[in-house]
Order: sequence, then C-alpha cells, then structure tokens
Amino acid sequence: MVDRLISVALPVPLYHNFSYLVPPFLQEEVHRGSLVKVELKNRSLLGWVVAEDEKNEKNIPLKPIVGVAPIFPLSSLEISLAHRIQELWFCSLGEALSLFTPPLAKRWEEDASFRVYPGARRDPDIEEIAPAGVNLFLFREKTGLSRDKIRRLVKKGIMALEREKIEPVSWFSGGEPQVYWQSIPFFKDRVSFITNFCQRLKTEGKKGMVIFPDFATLDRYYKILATQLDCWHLIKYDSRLSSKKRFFAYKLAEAGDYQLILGTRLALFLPAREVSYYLILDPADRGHFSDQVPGYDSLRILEERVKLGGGRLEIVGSVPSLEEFYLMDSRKVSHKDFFPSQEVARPEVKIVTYRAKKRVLTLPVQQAISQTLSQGGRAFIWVQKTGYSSALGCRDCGFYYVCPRCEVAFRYHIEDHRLICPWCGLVQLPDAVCPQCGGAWLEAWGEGVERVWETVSKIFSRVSILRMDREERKRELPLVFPSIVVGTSLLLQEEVLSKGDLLVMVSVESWLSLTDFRAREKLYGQVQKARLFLGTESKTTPRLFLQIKEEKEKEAERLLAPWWVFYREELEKRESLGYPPYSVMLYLIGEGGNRKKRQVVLTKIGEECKGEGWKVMGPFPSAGLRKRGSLRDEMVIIFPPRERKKVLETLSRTLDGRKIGNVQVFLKVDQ
DNA sequence: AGCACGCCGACT
DNA sequence: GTCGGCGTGCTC
Repeated sequence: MVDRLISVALPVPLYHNFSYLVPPFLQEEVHRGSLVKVELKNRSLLGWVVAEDEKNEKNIPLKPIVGVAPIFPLSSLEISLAHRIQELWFCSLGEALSLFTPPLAKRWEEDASFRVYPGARRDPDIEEIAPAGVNLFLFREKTGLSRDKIRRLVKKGIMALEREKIEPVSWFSGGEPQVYWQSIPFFKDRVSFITNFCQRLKTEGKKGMVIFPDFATLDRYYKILATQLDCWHLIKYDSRLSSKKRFFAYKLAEAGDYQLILGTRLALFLPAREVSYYLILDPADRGHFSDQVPGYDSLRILEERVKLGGGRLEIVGSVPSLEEFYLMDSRKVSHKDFFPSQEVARPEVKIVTYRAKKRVLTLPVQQAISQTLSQGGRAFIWVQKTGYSSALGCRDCGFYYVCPRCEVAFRYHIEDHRLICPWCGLVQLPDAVCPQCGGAWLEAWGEGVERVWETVSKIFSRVSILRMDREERKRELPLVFPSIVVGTSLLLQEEVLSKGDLLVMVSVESWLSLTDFRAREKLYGQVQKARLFLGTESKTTPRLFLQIKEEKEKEAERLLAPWWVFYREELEKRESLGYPPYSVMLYLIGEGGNRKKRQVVLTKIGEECKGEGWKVMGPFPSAGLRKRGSLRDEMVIIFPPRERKKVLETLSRTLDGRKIGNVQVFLKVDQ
C-alpha cells in the first residue's frame, strides 16, 4: 500500500505548503480542510490540509502528522476565501488560514471528540438534558456537568458516548449576493435598523452576523439588543473572550447553534456556514483593520464572503469613505436611502479666514465662543494634533521642515532653537529665512491640543475647560461636559458633538499641507461628521466655524460639498495619478542587516517586477520604527489590481520566506 | 517565523 | 576553560 500524502498550509511566512504522511490510524479523520497537528523543525504547529498530494516529488523524507483537531474540516468555500486573502494582502496561505484556527487545549479537545446521545435506559429527568447527538464539549459547557457525573450516567446507561464523526461539511448558500450601503448616522436610528434586521431574520428563519468596529460599540448595542432578543441564541464574540470561551463559540457556530452572531472583526472567521444576512457598522473605522499579518479589513472580507457564498450584506455608515463611494460608484454596491426618524437642525457653517496668524483663535471665533457661553451654550474646539507644537513652517508659502530620512515634520524646540525628528532623532538647525520662498517669517506651527488649551484658558480664564486627547481616551466620557472643551478627533463623535452649540475647527489648513494623499478626504470626513452630529440636542441652531488661512478658502468650501461631488473629483485625481483604488501600491520594507544588503535584496525583487512591466520606485532609505536608530529601506511596486495573482507568484518565487539572510522584508498593501 | 548550528568575545 | 551574543541556513 502506498502512503497517503497531504499538503498542509502552516502559519509561517513561507509561500509554499508542506507535505506530510497520514498514519493509518488517522486515515478516516483526515480530509481536505482538516486542522492537523504537525512537527516543523522541532516545533509543534497547527496547519490546515489544503490538498491530497500525488507523490513525493522532491523525495524529501516526510514526517507523519501528529494528530487531528476535533473540529469539522473547513469547507472549500473557506479555503477559497483564504486564497483570496492571500492574494489581497500578500501573505502565505497558512497565514491566511490561521485566521480560521480556533484556540485548542488538551483538556477540552478530548471532550470535543465525543458526542452525547440518550442511553438505552429511560430517565425523564435526564432525558431533557441529553438531546440526541450533541458534542460533549458543548454539552458540558452548557450543563456544567462534571466528567465524573457523565461517566456515572454512561455507566448507568442513561447516556451514551460515541466518537464524533469528523466529516467534510458544506457551505449553505446565502442566495444571490446583494450588497447595500446606507447612511444611518444616529445611534437611535441604527438601533431600530438593527432591530428590523433581526426581525427579518426571524420571519424568514435565517441566520445573521453583525460586525462592529470595536468592543465598546459592540457592548453598547449588545446591551440593548440582548434584552430585545430575549430568547434568541446569540453569540457575542470578540478578543476579550478566554480561549475556552472562544472555542465554545467556535463549536456553537460549527453546530449551527445560533441565530445571530454579534462581534468584532474576529467573528468573521467563525465557522458560521449558514449565515445569509450580514451587517457591518462604520466599515472605515480603524477597528475594522488588522495591523498584524495579514492586514485585512472587515468590509473586504465580507465582500468576498458574500461573493463566494452568497447572502445579503448591509453596510451602515454615516458619511461614506472614498473607498465606500468607489464601491457605490462602480456599482459593486447599491445605495439605499434611509430617512431619519426625526428632523434635526443642521449647523450653520462659517469659514473664518486670516492672513497671518497672530493667535490661535481669530477675533470672530472668540466672539462666537463668548456669545455661545453667554447664552448658556457649549463650545468645542477641535485641534488636529496632540502635544504642544509640532513643526516649524513658513507663514507665507506653507513650507515646513521635514526630516529627509523619515519624511515627517520636524518637531520644533523653541528653547534651543533646534529641529528634531520625532522618529529618528535627527537634529537640524533652521534657517534664518524660509528656504523655499525667502520669506522672513518662520514660526512654530500646527499647534497641538496642549498649546490651544493653554491659550484658550488664558482668554476664558473664568470658565472651566476640559481637554480631551488620546491619553484620556480609555476613560469614560464625562456625564456633563463643561462649557468649553478642547480636543482632538476624539470630539468628533455623536455622543460628544450632539451636546455642543458651537464647534470651531482651528488651523484646518494644516491638514491640507500633509504629504499623505488621503489627508484631504480624511478631513472631509471629519467636517461632514461634525455637520451631521453637532448640536442635535441643542435648542438653538448650532454653528460650525472653520478657521483657515485666507489663500486656502476655496479648499474649505470644497470640504462642504456633498460627498458624491467631493469624492468624484478625488477619484478622478486618483485615477489620473494611478493611485488606489485604480492601482495597488505594495510597499516592501527591508529591515536589519546593513544598507548594502537591504538594497541588494530589494533591488533583486524590484528588477524581477520591472521585468513584468510594473512600476517600481526605490529602494529608498528610510527610518526604522522598531528599533531606535535602526534604519530601513523601502520600495514601492505599483500595478493594476488585476495582476495581484501574478505579483504574488513573482514575490513567492523571489522571496520564499520574508527573511533573506539577515534582512527582514515587511509588506504593506495600499489598495 | 523560529529553531539549530556555528563562530567569536568576556566572564564566573 | 564556557556562556551567550548574533549571523546563516532551513524547515515537509
């Protein structure tokens, strides 16, 4: 008899799979999609079986697999999804599949490999708790029965245990793929929307999944929904769960023992194979993006999931991001209109310009604040940056000092008149006049929250002023806000803005001079959010002030355009420049070794890509973030989205493993 | 990634 | 003498 060979994808950054032997006693349990325990270079790893191998081509001495996890194999749909993840974020198949791997431990693995049935002897008391065919792990978690107790019940013949039959499963099709986007800004309306969503699940007898951007939001909705959906089978899933609880949720999902899953992005990878309705809240929020390998995002995963397995996806946002607009514009997503339950007053918007900045707040703004305060209202002042002063720049032309290595603004230290890079620590002395236009007025720029707070405190010395910046983020929001609040983008949320009568956005232009090509649209999103949420609980007409340099007034006006106008223009710009979403920009970051070695490694990959006709920029030296003082080199490959597969192939050919010699290569995708 | 092996410098 | 730093090679 010929030994059976299988191909296993392992969670290592190597772009090929590994072959293993299947020992005779595990034959029955191993299928495509099984989770198996294997040895690799003296360590124990969990990997997914992705194929049956024909023969041992390279004639390597093969090791047998050590064991099979007591879970059902992944369906072919999940494996396809993992392939898609690999293509989208340029990771190895094993890394993509590791998203689907549940935590395992000996103690509960044993339980999970049995199934409980009612025994031959009838006992009306016990019969109720031993329904026909439940996984023993699930049964014990639900009933809390001890192992001893179960052993005794089995002995008495009241219960019977059988080995769990691990067989391939299939994916229940969610029907024709449908994706909708709609703007539902207010919490109250969102709650009723989700309630309707659940109602629809109930009447149609279908299963659903709702993905929230972070666990604070999840908790907030869960609190309300859990009481409304009293006797529903809910799975609440996020990273705070212990590994045992996670495994429990995994087995529940696998058994189809749920109606609705509420969770953060981790819940996307539960083996919930019967879901036909999906809902995602605010897909552009940071929490939907993973910062580990693979750097996926919830919306992309859901899109692919629906594309592969069918179902209906509801995207709920307030102001769409450019990416969301692009989906609607290219008709991948349909736009639905939602009508708020009540009419709310929209703020009156004023653009306040100034020529040369002498103070943080212009006179009209100061007057507006005083007026608001005298009417018993509340004023918010929004500042872009944390800290005190962040840069040194020219008052006339907008030039500012940037570190040549890191391309970030030099921090200006007023006491010793020096420029210091916040990343690499490079020190430079500023010139006497502006090196760009020769202007005489170089000044400390982009005032941070602390500095603004300090000046505002001086002007309104008799009022209590709250400062809200990132350090205070972990704390709960205050129950009652003081009359003046100075803060960063932390302010720009419904719960805060609804309680204000005036919002001032100071130095709006500091966003517009950033090198980041997304800065403008980020600012747009912030301004639009402010317009939506400001003063919805206010008795008077709320007011929004944009304080900006005179020559940038036109830019400020553009920020007030409706999103379909603003984004259309932005997309046209992106298309003509060959930026995402029309191209994929793949950043290769080389770290470690010495410069020469990094350059050699990157150049080699670069040459390969140039040969395929893709645009390559670099390698350029840049600063290391991980170790202080360690440097790195970066290279960007730009190619059309259609060629993702080919790029992945080229990459895995040149770079099997993301470490070559002493050089580490990190990948970042912008698409 | 992460493990072993190997080659050098500074310690009880 | 050997402990442990890191550079290099390799993993079914």
